[in-house]
Amino acid sequence: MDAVEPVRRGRGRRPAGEVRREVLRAAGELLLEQGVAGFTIEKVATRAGASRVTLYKWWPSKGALALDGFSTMVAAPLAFPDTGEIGTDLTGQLLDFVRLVRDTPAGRVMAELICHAQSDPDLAVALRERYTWPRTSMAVEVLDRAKERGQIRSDVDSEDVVAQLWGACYFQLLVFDRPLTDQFARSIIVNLLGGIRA
Amino acid sequence: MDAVEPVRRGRGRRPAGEVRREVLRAAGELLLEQGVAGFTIEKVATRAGASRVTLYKWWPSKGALALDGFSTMVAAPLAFPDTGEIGTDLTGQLLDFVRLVRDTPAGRVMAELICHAQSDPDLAVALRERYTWPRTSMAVEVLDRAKERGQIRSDVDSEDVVAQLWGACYFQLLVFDRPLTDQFARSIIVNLLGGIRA
DNA sequence: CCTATTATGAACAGAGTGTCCATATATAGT
DNA sequence: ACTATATATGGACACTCTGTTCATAATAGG
Repeated sequence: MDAVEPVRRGRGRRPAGEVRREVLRAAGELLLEQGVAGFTIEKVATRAGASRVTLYKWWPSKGALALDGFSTMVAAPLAFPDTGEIGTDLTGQLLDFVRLVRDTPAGRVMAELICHAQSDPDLAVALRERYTWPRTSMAVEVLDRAKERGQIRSDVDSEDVVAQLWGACYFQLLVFDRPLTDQFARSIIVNLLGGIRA
Repeated sequence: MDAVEPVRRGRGRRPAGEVRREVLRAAGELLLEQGVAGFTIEKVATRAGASRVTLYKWWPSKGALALDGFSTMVAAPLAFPDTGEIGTDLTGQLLDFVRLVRDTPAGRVMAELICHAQSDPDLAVALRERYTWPRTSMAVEVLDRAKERGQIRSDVDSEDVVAQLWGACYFQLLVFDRPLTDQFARSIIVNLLGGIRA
C-alpha cells in the first residue's frame, strides 16, 4: 500500500527543506490516489515519515496542505494563445480545461477542493488566489480584447461569460452526471457566441 | 442551545413513525443551523432523543440522513408556469432559484450537499433522483416546448442550456466569490438567448 | 565550537464513527 | 387476552482523526 521509503532517521532535526519536500510529495500523492475523502493529516505525516506536529506547524489547515500538495503535483501549464478570433481562443482554452478534468485525476481533486473550500475559509482564499483568479482572469482578458475589437457586445460582462462556460462544465461534473465531452465544450461556446434563437 | 424537548421515555420501543419524525426534524434543524460541517449522527441522535444505533439502522449514510432531513424542511414549491414565451419562463424560474439560494439558508445547504455528494455515493444518487433530476427536467421540458414552437434552434441541447444557466449560478456560488444578483440572472439569459455577438 | 532553530516520539483529551450486547416495550398475530 | 416479533434503548467497545503539550535530539549558521 505504502510504496514510499519514509527516510526515517529517528528523532531530531532534519533539514527543513527536505521535510517540506517530503510532506508535499506525500500530500500530492495521497490526494491523487484517494481524493480529499482519504486525505488526513495523519496519513500524510506517516507517508512522509514526519511528525504530525511538524505539519501543524507549517500548514494552518488541512485544506492549505492539500492545495499545496496539489499545486506541486499539477503544475498548471496555463498556455494561452491569442489568435485574434475569440471563438478559436475560447475553444482552445475550454477544451484544455475539459480534457484536464476528464482525462486526469486532477479534475476530480479540483472538484473536491472546491467543495472542501465551502467549509474551510483558509482553503477558500488560497484556492481563489492561486487557482480561480489566475485562470479566469486570463479568459476575461481575452474576452475584453475581443470586446475592444468589436467581436463581442460592449455591454456584456466578461466574468458572466466565464461563469456560463466554465460554470457549465463544473455543473456537468458536480451536479449533473453527464459526461464532459469535447462536443459539449464546442456546443456551449456556439450557444453563447451565436445565441440560441433560431 | 438545544431548545427541543426530547420526549425521553427511557429504554424500550417507541413508535417507529414517531422516532422517524423526531429524527428528521432534528436533522433538518441541525442542517439549517450549522450546515453540513456541524452535521453529525451523534448530534442528530442527541437532539432527537434517540439512540445512534437507531439512526444507523434506518439510514445507510450520513448523507442520506442529511438529504432526508433537508427535504422535510424545504418542501420545494417547484411551481412552473408556461407562458409561451421562453424568455419569460426561464427568467421566472431562474430568478426563483437565485432568490432561494441567495435569501435563505437552503441555498448554502444545497451547495454543501452537492459537495458532500462528491465523496458519498448514496447521497449522490439520492440527490440526483430527488433534487437535480426533478428540477432540471422541468426546465428541459419548457425548453423542448420552445423548440417545438420554433423559438429556439432545433439542434440545441436543452440540457446544455440548463448547464449554462444553473451551472453559471452554482459557479458564482461555489467557485467565484461574486454575489448572486437578479441582474446576473437576467444577463446570462440575455447572453444565451440573444447571443453575445455584436 | 556554540547556540538557536527545528524535527521528533510519546502521550493526552476530545469528538465522531460504526458495531456489539442485553433489556424493555409497542405492535401484530393468534 | 395472550403471545411472539419487531424495534428502540443505554451502555460499552475499538477505532480513527484532531489538535495540543512536553522533553529530547540533531541540524544549521554564526
